[in-house]
Amino acid sequence: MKRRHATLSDIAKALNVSASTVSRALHDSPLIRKETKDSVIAMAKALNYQPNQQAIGLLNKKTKIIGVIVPEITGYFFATAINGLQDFVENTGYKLIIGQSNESFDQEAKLMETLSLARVDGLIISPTSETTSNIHLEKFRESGIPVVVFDRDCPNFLSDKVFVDDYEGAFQAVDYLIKTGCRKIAHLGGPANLTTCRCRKRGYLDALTQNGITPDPQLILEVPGFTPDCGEEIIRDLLDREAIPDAIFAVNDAVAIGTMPVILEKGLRIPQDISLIGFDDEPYSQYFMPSLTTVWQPVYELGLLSGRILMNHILHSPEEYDYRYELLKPELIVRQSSKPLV
Amino acid sequence: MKRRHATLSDIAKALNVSASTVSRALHDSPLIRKETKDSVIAMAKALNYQPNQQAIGLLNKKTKIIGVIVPEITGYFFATAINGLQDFVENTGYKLIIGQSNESFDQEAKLMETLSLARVDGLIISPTSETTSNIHLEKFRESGIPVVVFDRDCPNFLSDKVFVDDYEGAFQAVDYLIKTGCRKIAHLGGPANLTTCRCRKRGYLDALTQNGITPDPQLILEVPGFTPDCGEEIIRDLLDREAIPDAIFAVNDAVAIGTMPVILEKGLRIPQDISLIGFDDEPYSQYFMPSLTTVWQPVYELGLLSGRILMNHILHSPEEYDYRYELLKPELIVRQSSKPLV
DNA sequence: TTCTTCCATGCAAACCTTTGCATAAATATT
DNA sequence: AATATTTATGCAAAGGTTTGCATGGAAGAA
Repeated sequence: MKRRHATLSDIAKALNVSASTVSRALHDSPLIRKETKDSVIAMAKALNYQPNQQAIGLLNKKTKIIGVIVPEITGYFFATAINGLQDFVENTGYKLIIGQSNESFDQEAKLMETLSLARVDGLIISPTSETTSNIHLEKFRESGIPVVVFDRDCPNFLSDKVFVDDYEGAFQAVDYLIKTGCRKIAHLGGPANLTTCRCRKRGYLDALTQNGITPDPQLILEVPGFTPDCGEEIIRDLLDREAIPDAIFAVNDAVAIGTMPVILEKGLRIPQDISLIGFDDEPYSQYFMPSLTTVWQPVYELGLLSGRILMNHILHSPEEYDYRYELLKPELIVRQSSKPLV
Repeated sequence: MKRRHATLSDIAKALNVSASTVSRALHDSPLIRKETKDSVIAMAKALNYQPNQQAIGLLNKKTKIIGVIVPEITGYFFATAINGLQDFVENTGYKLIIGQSNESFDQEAKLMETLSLARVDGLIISPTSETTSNIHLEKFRESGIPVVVFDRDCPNFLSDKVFVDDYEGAFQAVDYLIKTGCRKIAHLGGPANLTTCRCRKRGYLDALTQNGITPDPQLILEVPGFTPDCGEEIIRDLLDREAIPDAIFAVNDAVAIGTMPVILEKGLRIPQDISLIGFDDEPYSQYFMPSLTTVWQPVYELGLLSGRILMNHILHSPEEYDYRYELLKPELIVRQSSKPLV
């Protein structure tokens, strides 16, 4: 039961006017007589007319599509950021095409190729942990397509950028641990190629030194990924040593949670023997026993703001554009996996 | 530094041939001489030619875009389904536009309007818990756009459908509880408007009766949503009664996990006093203490298969089409929140 | 040589919308 | 009454691609 979509000239023929008149009438042009407008609008409704976006796009070289590339979509973090983005975009008439790079540079490059072919009007991207080159991004910018980089930075690439202040979050967390009496604080850091992980590590180090504690290289570890498995594996190593830490600051909640069963299994208590702090405030983190102390990030806002900034750039792209740099503030959420302040 | 994208006629002019020749050459038409082809291909590469999808789409009335509507995107379930879908679509040249209805019928209808305007070539949808009418879906089908309904059914709507066998999963879970000695099994069911929830409840009831246990209406509750909060709230009610159950079968993992702190807080042990089973096998479920027994669903495959079926319908749409109905098999994952078999 | 056949290419229409310019009719001005 | 102005509409081009049909030339056949 396929039937053609109604077009402008369908309406035109039905009313014995020209397509241009119909077009103008539907755009409420002052050139058109009131009665003509009314009959056109009525007929458009009757025929269930929907303007053909492809034809319009062809004419003004716009697709009203925004491309989004994230490392993965199934995790809480990026899913929530996309959520914010969606909510922002919803009423703008723009649509989102989402791709996930699976932390692979090749996939990322391929996705950008696809999005370029689809002629997206703008791109919002959080690069993979493998991404060290900006050539693919530069290509985008050269063709005049606005890009917003969010959460993870692409150093040396010039564009709008929206991040969370990871340094600050990490600093607060570790500072809190020290204030509750911890001294041998281990850090389970993430892939060092990611700016987020480097910032968190810097926050960790600075919190230590500013409190007069010399960082112990033995206690600074790196997990290869962001899953509980990674935490589980690395904590076994750590706890097999002679001197065990009295606190752990993990790169994210998932890694922290992976360590919990192992710690408890060894007969150690959380937080009495080992305090534990994560990062992200994932929905389940408060339901663990003990509930997980963590650093909350304004992820939804991260997505929303990225969308707003991109849209602004798309709509009022002036020749001289000042790239924006936004740093959102995280917040320490104290729960039961860390000791209370004295 | 905006510069126009190269077009067919740019290549044509550069080589002193016509645009049609260029088009045919790039499509490797047998009508074109080998040398001509070679020079065209070389020039296309030199000018970084990318065919304009909008122009092509305008001509053959295709957008190569698939619309996806899910109730929410931040949860593990739908995010993973979308993941499977993405992976399938990736190499087909099709793109995905994803919208979330937030369990609101109005938002769902509005999204469908947007997708219809965007002229998507097909739609994959999991309806909201509010959706009781199919008018918006029928409109889609009438304009000849293939639709695949997945996970949650829209009864009386004729289309391809891909589901998980919720009945079977629930039956297995409850049957297992009975076999491990539980008799007073409570069910924390989800919104009864959803087919998935109704199927799980039926599985629960049938498992009871087939094992000679008369269902106790007192033990059959309904949560308003799918979050841990909902579980937390309802379990307080349940445990305040005189006769407490010896097992709980929750509509999903999130609800089950919400009950855990409350149960333990009351001094009850899991599974010795109360066995607990969820549904979904969310990534964190195995990291709780005790780890959660649950019903795993082939979610990734659900998305993948939905994509495959839709694509098949789009590409070889015959006049007489037999709608497909697929039922994927879930699997009980026994962990520590339920007693072992004797 | 002349006619046929085939090969390689070009022309133009179609897809649908928007918009500058032209035109026709109606009204206002002198 | 004749000209100037306004008002409402139509024409045609442009945007980039595909494709049926026409055309030009060259090679083959008679």
